[in-house]
Amino acid sequence: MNILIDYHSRTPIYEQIKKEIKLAISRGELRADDQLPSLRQLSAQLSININTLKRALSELESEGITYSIAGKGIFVSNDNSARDFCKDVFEEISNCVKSAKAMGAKEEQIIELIEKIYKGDEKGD
Amino acid sequence: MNILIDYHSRTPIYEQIKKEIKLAISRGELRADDQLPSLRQLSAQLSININTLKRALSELESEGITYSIAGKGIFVSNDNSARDFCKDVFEEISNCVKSAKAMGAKEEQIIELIEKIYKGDEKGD
DNA sequence: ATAACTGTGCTAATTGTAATATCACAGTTG
DNA sequence: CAACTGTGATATTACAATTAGCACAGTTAT
Repeated sequence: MNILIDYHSRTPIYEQIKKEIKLAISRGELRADDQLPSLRQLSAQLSININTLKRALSELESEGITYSIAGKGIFVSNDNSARDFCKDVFEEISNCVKSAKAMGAKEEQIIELIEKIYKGDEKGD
Repeated sequence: MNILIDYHSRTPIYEQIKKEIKLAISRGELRADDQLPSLRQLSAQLSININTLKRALSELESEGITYSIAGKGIFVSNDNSARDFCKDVFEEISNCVKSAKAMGAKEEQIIELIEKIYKGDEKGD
């Protein structure tokens, strides 16, 4: 579990955690039924309060991405292969591109930007 | 001035206002030295406190997008033709696309999304 | 000069939410 | 039983967004 948190970011920590875990699953670092580090363990490791972690994991659970068993731990759901993690991101991209269009951005500019990201070894955050 | 505010949005009202004004300038609805409606007028029209509006306009001013004259009003700067309004949006798109890439999205999917937005008559927000 | 506008500056109160700090409880495992 | 797990509730702190209200100064027309 390699979770990077920007403590000075505008986006809440629990949102960052949710995203990082989704990314880990997408990358295959976390697979079905894999057990996550315990909340207290993560809390110590990341210096984040257990309540904040709990919130993130609870929301992931209500999204069906993880499941938890009291006394045992938190695990990755096994129906994530069919899951579309990109849905939200695509929605966000869509909104941004619409704004860019309204601001006069040319389609080629945006395409070029995307090609650069996919061709280049640009670090993903 | 056709400003749409989502009062239940997570993004602050003053941010939405800034964006709407930038859009209006981009679209050519607001041109150099055009006078904006007065703060009190906007406040009444949008049911938004004058302080919130003031914050938005002050930030736009420090970005050089507008200028204000005490007693007269707030006006659109005249160096906006050379301005790159898309900069922030491009930054945002870049981050989103990087996330999408990390989540396994294919380049073609994103390109296709963009083409659809530019070809279609999709409404921009 | 006065009235009616304009933007500006300030303080205060309210609200919502993120984050932390504790504590207690219940299930699991050795 | 001991040591771990997640869960739940409460209280508190901190910060940011928003609103309210007031006072002040510049502009403009009458």
